[in-house]
Amino acid sequence: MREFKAEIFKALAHPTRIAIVELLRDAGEVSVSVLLERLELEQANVSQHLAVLRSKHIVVARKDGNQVFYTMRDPVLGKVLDLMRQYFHAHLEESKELLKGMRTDERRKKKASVGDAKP
Amino acid sequence: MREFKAEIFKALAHPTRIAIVELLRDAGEVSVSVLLERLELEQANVSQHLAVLRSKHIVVARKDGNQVFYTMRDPVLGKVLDLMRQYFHAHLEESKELLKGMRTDERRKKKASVGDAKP
DNA sequence: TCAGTATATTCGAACCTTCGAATATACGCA
DNA sequence: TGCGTATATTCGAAGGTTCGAATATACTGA
Repeated sequence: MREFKAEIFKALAHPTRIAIVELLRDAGEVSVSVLLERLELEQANVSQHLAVLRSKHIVVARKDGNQVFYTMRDPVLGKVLDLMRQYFHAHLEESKELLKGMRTDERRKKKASVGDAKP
Repeated sequence: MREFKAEIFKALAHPTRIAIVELLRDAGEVSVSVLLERLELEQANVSQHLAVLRSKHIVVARKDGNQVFYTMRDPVLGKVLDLMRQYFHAHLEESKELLKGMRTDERRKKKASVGDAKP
């Protein structure tokens, strides 16, 4: 069961895929061309990310003529992202630090020693 | 912001780390030695996973004498796992397939073509 | 101080993910 | 049928993750 959950998390563990899921959550059904427009990324790349989401049944594809439309399969995952937003806000300052640390460092090792604990 | 969410998901995207988080959610504060007992994994390995969770501030370490005790920092992530359980049950059959596919195949490529869509 | 226990870190091999480039497939229309 | 558009797939390089083995650190009690 944990393996299953881990698979879902893995599928969500990429900014582009989160963006896709959020778009679908908010807009309902969206065609790939619209996704491409919003995301401003390479077509192949978006298609690859969609393939990941599809392979975990997180999204569903519907073909209509020339185009393919995607929807979330289960809104509960939208709720998961809502909780994450909540989490993000609750720890806003620190989250910024975390992100800054990830960006400025860029190639340095990120740390958080046990010394962080207050004894 | 998506990058931040992605980081959290990435941190949760491993069965062992999910197990740790669930243990902490259910038991409150737990020492590393107890974690080791429950998880039945190499000490180094568990320590590495704890380091990942720490680096994203998902768990907090408290040192007491010889031992280190861990807690979840924010129960909202426990809720996220609850939603996942819900999701898992809602799609039980298919989840089993997914897992079976992951195991028997083991090294084969996993698929889910657009043909899955019902036109 | 030394030995022992609890936990963390470092290292390197094996494996996985991500990306863009190139290519393939599928459909609609002339 | 052949062309153009929409989307998917394959490939290979670059980088990231995971694991156990070895080692380091920190604390306790004799």
